[in-house]
Amino acid sequence: MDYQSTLFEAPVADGLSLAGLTRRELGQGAWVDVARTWLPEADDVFATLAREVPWRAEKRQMYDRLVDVPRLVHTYMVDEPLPHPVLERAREALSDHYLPELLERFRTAGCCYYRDGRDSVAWHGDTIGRGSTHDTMVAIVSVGDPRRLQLRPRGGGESVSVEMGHGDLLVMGGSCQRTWEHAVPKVAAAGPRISVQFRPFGVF
DNA sequence: GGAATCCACGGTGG
DNA sequence: TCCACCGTGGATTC
Repeated sequence: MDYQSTLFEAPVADGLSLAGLTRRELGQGAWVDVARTWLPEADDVFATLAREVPWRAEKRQMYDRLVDVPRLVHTYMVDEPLPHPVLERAREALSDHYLPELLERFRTAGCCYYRDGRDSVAWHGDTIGRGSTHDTMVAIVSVGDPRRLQLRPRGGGESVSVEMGHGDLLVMGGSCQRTWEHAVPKVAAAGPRISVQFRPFGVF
């Protein structure tokens, strides 16, 4: 059975500098980078996102009924302007650091609004279509109440839990989306949290 | 006893 | 065609 191991605390980063990152190798070529309180103006970013993103409540057919997706979502497509200048700066800083090749940038920004502890995402990997062997990178900025992001190897194994707090940055890279899956489980008590996931292209 | 985790369910889309 | 995907709720485990 799984037991929880907790990621060691990464040092606090100097706003938008990626010098203070802590990398955790997960195995099988997967890794996770964490920088605590990385995003400047996190309070303002949260307030702006909550207010200005055109949040969409989706429904999903699950077996015999139509069910609410337990979070609000919106995707900013390729090179669409983001609603807060700090997010534009974050996208540039992340692209420069992780995708130094001139032609590759973080382009899409998927936003999720977890209104309270009942909102969640089930286990999944962000693969590029079925059976893809292409590795993709996902950079996640979290604002608002802290929530746990859990990671576990596909096919079973010990799971890893990462706390995503206000202004924290988490980057999943290497084979992470292919060989591992992740989830944000429901919890008994939590306030609102918004995550912004930057990807090199538009896949959700 | 409460919280976390596991499991089974089946329509959909790539 | 076929199979991985995903939210819920009850059971089970911690």
